Amino acid sequence: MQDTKNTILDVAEDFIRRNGLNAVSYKHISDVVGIKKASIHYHFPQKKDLVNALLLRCEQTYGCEYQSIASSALSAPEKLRKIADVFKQGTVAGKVCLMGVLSSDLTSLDESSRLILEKTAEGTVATYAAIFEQGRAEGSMQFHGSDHNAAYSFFSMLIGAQIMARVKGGAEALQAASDAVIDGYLIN
Amino acid sequence: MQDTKNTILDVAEDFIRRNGLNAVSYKHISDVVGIKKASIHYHFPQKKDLVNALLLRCEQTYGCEYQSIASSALSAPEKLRKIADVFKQGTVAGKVCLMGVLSSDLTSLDESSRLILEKTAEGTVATYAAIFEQGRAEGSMQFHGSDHNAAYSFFSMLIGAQIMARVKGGAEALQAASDAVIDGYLIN
DNA sequence: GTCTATATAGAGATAGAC
DNA sequence: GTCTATCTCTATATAGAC
Repeated sequence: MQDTKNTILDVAEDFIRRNGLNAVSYKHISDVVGIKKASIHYHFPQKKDLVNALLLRCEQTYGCEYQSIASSALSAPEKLRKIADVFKQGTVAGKVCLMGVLSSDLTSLDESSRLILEKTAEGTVATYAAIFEQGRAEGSMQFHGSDHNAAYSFFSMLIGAQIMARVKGGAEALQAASDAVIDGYLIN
Repeated sequence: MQDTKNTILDVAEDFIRRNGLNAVSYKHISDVVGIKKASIHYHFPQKKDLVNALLLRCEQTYGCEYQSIASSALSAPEKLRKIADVFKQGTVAGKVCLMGVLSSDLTSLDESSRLILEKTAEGTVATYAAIFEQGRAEGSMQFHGSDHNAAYSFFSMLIGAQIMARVKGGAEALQAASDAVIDGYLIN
């Protein structure tokens, strides 16, 4: 992929994760990239094309990162802490995860974007669920209900905490909240 | 307060909780209310005035509802389930709680709105924390860390679940996730 | 691939008549 | 308190020159 195209995606992701989809325009992006907004339209004719590219790239990037964590030799609680740390880094930078922001602006999304978002969310919960399954199997964690429900609530907590942390508490609050949750899973 | 002013707030709250602040305009609201957008400006000169009125009204409404739950004779887990049910009702209606949507659009808010939002979030967490404290005191609940951190993570989970539920899982997923979390607190 | 220029639509907001 | 009319700005998007 071209360098400009990647730069556009970088800048767009940063803006959108900070401000939300509807607060970001092609003008904002092009000003930072250093080109004219018409040039953005050359790479991404419509805004939904940009959003879809962002979602797919994010699925790649974070999907890989989560997979890498999930397939490591760590214990399940350690894996959860690594995931929480990814969210914490976002919060430190004043950003919300792309899935979180775009889900908040769900009704503004094109149907195609919604489908990608749904698939990505599904995959993320599945990856988390595998970690909860591991925790139960290796005897390091206990929790009520299914792996899936535990994963869903953990994921929800991180997204909600990322959103609320900017209002009150900051990254420390997110860290404290996720630590409290993970500690609650521990058996020893 | 006048009837029109309240109707404007009702419609605005509905729109904003469904679509996010930046996706809602005075035109959208006035069309549903049945007046012209200039008339909205009479009641709320600037958008921030509308947002602040919404936040204060919501703090009243839900603040009272939470206080009512908190000061009831129920056990702590039962109180948490009642709170989760309030969020579930929002999800059933396709809405996110006002604090959640506005926090997502945080950087678009006026400084005055941010302050109200911060105060409201603080109060909400404090109300929840008192329930966790009760749970520990009455011996119905166990959890790691402080009341505050447990409350913060519970609140975050509900907001995140409300956002994610629209993408995947719906109200049943929110219900299942919050049940799993609350069940994890139970001692018996 | 990037530019200038433009079309079109919608936003927030104000002035002044009724 | 609501209206019409208007201002100004910005949004998405396209056409066509370079």
